[in-house]
Amino acid sequence: MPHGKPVRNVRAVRTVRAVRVLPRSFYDRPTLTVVEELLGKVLVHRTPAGPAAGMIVEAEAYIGEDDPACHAAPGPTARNAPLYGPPGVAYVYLNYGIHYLVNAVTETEGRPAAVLIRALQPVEGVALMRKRRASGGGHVDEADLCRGPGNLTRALGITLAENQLDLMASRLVIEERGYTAGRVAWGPRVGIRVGAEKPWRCWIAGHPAASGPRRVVR
DNA sequence: CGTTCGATGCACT
DNA sequence: GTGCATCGAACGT
Repeated sequence: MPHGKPVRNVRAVRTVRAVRVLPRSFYDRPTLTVVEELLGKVLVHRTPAGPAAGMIVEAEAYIGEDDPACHAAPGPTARNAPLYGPPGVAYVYLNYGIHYLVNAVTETEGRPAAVLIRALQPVEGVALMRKRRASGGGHVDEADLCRGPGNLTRALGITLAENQLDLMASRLVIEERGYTAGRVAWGPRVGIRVGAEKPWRCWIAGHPAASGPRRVVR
């Protein structure tokens, strides 16, 4: 059984033992508040193969029809319907024909906005993640298992079947497990061609699983 | 460290 | 028909 290097330089510290699923009121707030507070929370996907979970270390905000990079920019369509629905619901879509990307819908119903989960620190189901990430026998270090939005959905087994699942009560949930994010860095969102000037990405400063350019705006 | 490029499916114009 | 909220490999500095 192969083993990667353990995740080092982890800034998040676990301070509380209680586990609770985040309530809908957590998501029913301004998206820039939600995106920062999601750092340190734990995304969990429970499947017949077993649970897999990771602490959120990087995320991005996509806010409203006026945000040209938000999928709601063209107005309501079949694909972006979850963005217009209630907060606390998963929005999953296929990107570049290859990768599934997972968001948490935010803000009051009717206001289309979401947080894209971009990177996790694995905390549960590492062997299962390795199995899902394995292709061609290549080894993946633990800190890289869920580094990047396409990588983390693959490691957790998230596909279109998880689109629109309720993050309060389904096999896909986000939990508070007592981790504290520590210092938070802000910078531009990754991989978009419009709306790139908005510094709406945040991550746990210095965390090895955070992806993308580390240029800090704030 | 950086840039470039192909793979691949589908929503939208 | 066009253009992606990506990834990993290849190659340059």
